[in-house]
Amino acid sequence: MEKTLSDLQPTVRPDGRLPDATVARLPVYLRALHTLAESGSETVSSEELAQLTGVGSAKLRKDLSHLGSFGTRGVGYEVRMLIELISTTLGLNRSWPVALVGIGNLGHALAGYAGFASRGFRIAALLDADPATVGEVVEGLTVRHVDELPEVVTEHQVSIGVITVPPTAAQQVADRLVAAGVRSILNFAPCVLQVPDGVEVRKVDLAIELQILSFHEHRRLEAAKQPADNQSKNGVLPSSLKPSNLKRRALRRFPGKGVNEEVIGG
Amino acid sequence: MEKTLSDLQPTVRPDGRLPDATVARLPVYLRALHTLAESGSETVSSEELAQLTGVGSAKLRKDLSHLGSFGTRGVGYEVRMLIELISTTLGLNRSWPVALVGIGNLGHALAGYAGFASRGFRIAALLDADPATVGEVVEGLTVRHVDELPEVVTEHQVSIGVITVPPTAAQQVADRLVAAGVRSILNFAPCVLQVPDGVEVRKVDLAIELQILSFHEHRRLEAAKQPADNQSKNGVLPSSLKPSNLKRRALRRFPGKGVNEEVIGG
DNA sequence: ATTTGTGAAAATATTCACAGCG
DNA sequence: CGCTGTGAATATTTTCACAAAT
Repeated sequence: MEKTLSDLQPTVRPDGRLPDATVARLPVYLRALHTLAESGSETVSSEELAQLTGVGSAKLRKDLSHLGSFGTRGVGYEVRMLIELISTTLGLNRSWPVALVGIGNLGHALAGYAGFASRGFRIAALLDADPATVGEVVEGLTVRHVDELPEVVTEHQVSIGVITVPPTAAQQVADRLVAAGVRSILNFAPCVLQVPDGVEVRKVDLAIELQILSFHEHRRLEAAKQPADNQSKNGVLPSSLKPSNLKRRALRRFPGKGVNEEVIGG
Repeated sequence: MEKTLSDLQPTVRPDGRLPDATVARLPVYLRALHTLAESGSETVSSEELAQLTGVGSAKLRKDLSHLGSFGTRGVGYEVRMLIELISTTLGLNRSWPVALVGIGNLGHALAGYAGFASRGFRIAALLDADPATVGEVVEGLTVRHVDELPEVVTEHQVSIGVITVPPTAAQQVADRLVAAGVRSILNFAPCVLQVPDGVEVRKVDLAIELQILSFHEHRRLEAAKQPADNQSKNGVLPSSLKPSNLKRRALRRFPGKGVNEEVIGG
C-alpha cells in the first residue's frame, strides 16, 4: 500500500518515548538521507543506509521501528518519506532561533557557518560581554551586550542558547539564559553547567574527545610493548591494520556534489 | 595506609578492560580535579566530586573502582593522587603531537587555542589543500600542503589527526592520514568517515547536537499543547521550572581563578 | 527473492543498598 | 560515624535470527 506523508503525524509512538540512543542517531541518518536524495535515490534499504552511516543494519531498523512501520518489505524505505519522518520527529520543520553568546574565535567561526541556517536553525542574535566587541557587526548581525539577553530572547523568541565564552563566565551566562527563559543550551565551554531540571544541556568538548583518543592511543602503545601477552579478545594489533570490513569501502563515497559546505555542522 | 604514586602503575585492571562509558567520563573528573587542586583542596569525597561533575556519586565510585582501590573510607580521595591516576590511565603524561588539517574558520580557532598545549596535546603541524593558505603563518606555524602529510607525520611523530576540512574532502584526508600511519582521528566535518579496523575515529558535530536539542525543544512544545494529557512520568512542565536539585547550586562555582582560559577545550 | 519489523537473547551501563574499613 | 568499594538488581542498548510481507 502507498504510504502518504499525512500518515506520518498521527501514527507511531507505540509507548510514547524514543530511546536517547535512537534520538542521537536520527540526525546521522538524516544527513545521509539528504545526500541520497540529492544524488537522486528514491529508495534505500536498511543495509545501504547502515553502510553510509556506519551503523549496523539491525540497529538502524530498530531505530526506525520506534517511529513506526514505514518500510516496504523486499524493497526498503522511501528516501523522501524517511527525511520527512525524521525531520518531523526531530522538530526540524520549523526554524529555531539561536542566540550565540561569546564572540571570540570560536564564536566567529560558528557565526560564519552558513549551513547553520540551512536546516532548522537560524542565528537570531550574537552577544558578548566585552565592550570592545559589542557593536561590532559579524556576519550581518550587530553584537549586543549580554545584559540585553532578556530583551533579545523575548524579541527573537530564542529557544536555543549556544555558549562560547571562557569557562569562568559560562555558568553565569547559563544562569542568564535560563532566567531569560531558554530551555536548551549547547555549551562549548570546558566546564560542567548546573541548571535546574527541565533545562536540556548538551556539551561539545574538544579536550575530552582528544583525551579519549589519547586513551586508545596509549593502550595501543602499551599493547605493542607486550607482544608476548595473550591479546586474545579485542586485542590491539602491533603495527599493521586488520583488513576486515573492507566491503564497506565499496559504496563509500557519495556521487559528487558540488556544494562546498562549511566544515562545521551539516 | 599511605598510598604512593608508584602504586599506581602496577596495580589495577581487575579484568583488563575499562568500560567505554567510564573512559568517556574520566576527562570530566580530571578537569574538576585540576580545579580543586588549584583551589587548594587536598582530598575530595565521591559526593563532592559528583556534584562538581554532574555525575551520580555511585556511578563515580564505580568508575574509579575500575582503576583500583585508592580512596580512604571515611575520608575520600586524595586529589593529587586521583589526578595522577587518571592522567596515567588516559596516557596524558606525555605530549601527543597533533596534526590539524584544514585551516579555515574553525581550523584557525583551534590552532589558536592555547589550552591545547596545556595538557597532553601539542599542535605539531597545520596543513591545507588551498595554495592560497599554504605558506601562511598561523600561530607561529607555517601551513604546509596536505600532500606533504607523509613527511609531516614521520617528521613530528604525529599520532592524532584533526580534520577541519569541508565534508566533501574529509574522507580523502582521512584516507591520507591513515595511509601516513595515523590511528586516531578527530573529525569535525559533518560526515561519516570509513576507516579500517584499528583506527579510532571520534566525531564532533555541531549540527547533530543542535538537532538533538531541537528534538527536546519540540517535545516540550508538543507536551505544552496537550495539558489535558496524562504527563505522569518524565513529564514536561508547561511554563515553569521544577525547582528540584537546587542543593546542587550550593557548591556550584569554584573559588575564583584568574586564568582566562580560551573557550574550546581545557 | 529480498528486506522489513520485532521478539528474545546478550551485552553494557546505571542504580541501589550495605558490608566493611578507617 | 562517614565514606569507599562492590555485589546484586535494574535499566538501557545492541545484536541475533527469523516469521511475515511484498
